[in-house]
Amino acid sequence: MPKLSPDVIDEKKLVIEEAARELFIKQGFHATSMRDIAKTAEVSLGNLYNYYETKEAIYQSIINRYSEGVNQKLGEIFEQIDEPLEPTNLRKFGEMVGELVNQHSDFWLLMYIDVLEFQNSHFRKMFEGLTDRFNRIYGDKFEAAKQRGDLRTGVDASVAFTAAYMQFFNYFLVEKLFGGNQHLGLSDDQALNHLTKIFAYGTLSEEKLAYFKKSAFGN
Amino acid sequence: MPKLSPDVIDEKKLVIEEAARELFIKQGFHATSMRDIAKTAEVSLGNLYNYYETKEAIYQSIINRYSEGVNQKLGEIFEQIDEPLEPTNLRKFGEMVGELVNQHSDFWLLMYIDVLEFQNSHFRKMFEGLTDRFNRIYGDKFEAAKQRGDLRTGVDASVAFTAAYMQFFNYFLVEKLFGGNQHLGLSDDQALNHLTKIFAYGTLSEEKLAYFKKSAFGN
DNA sequence: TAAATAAAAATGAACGTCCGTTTTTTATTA
DNA sequence: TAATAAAAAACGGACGTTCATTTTTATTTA
Repeated sequence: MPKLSPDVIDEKKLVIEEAARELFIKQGFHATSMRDIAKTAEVSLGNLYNYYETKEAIYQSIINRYSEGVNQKLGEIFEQIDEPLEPTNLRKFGEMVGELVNQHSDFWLLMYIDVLEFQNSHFRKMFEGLTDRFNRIYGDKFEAAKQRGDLRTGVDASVAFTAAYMQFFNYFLVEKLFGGNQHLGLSDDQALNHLTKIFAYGTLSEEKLAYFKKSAFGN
Repeated sequence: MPKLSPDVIDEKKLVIEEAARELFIKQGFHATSMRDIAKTAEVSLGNLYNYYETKEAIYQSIINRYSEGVNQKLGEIFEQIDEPLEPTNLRKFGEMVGELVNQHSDFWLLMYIDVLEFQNSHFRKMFEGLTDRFNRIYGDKFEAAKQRGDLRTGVDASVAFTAAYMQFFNYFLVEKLFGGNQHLGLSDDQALNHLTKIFAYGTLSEEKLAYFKKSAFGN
């Protein structure tokens, strides 16, 4: 039969990769066999090799596809946060990071596979220059806040925001994947409030805090 | 020959487990074969089964042994921190957490193996009730600080301290295992200063902060 | 103190299974 | 019908585990 159209090929690859992803996440990379993948994807074993050169190529393709999706979601989150230093926005940011973690916990498991099996070579860029990335997005806002004297002396807004991002991210990851079971002794809602408060207090000048207090944040 | 003394048996197990640990960390659990372990430990393949029932039992034994060591180190850290809310102590705490992470990064890799292969069943208890644990150690100090009005209204000391611990821990983990490469855009020293500052500002009342400012913390 | 003993430890070949990949065969359809 | 996809079979090797055998050594005996 003649060549399949690129669209059809992509669809078939998607089916294979969804099966493989499910299995990788459930039982790890090495514990998942090409036969498992073939059976789950309802494709013959040999046919897998018409679409991928090796098993690792399947893994690679999955995280490429997934990375795009997650990066897009992250972009959408950033779009919705116009004033990143406002406590209410910081809290909303934390909430959205939580959703990102929970909805795509698979993805972060794939990252741990990467750490263990491939020295994190596929995910490395995700953490490199994280602060720079935030600076590229919010740099103007950060600078304006600094000029207005909204910030604590000696506290850099981009560092603080990155730290907050990492804290939120890690909080939900521990809850979701590590069996944290309310490891802060609080519900997710309360934990978000608490963490937001700490970062707001920790970042903003007294004057700015007084201003925000009128519009009652957190608790 | 008669039974070996428990001490001798323990020594031999230690050799086996050190070999296995090295391999598990380097190439993962599934990618490490019993033959690999036997060769590295300079023991015959069959003999491994005189000491362990299965391959997983080796893994289990490794993390049991390791957990004890790490928990002890953590205990030593806590012992050295008498006033956990003092900025200088918080910073010292972060430093020691960093050393713990860097010196035992193997251990945390084993944790990721656990997450992937065993649903974190062996490490789960490490995150459960983390805040409770800190409360058990520093509860009195936290309560006293609260009574003295050292804390921000609405900020719980044990939650804040747990959050700081998680932040420090995660910071060094990302740097060590995930190729963070100064992901906060700062040296470790500067990052510690910055994070300490945020948590101090975020936790302590204005009065207490003013008091500490005289003894110049951070930066 | 030295030889004999017997029980435990150590060995490595063998087992059956499953692995990733390749090759061969069959089915499909422009 | 001819090119291509899909399926099936086959390959060599590696896997965790078992087991019959050999080696070792703490204890007993002379």
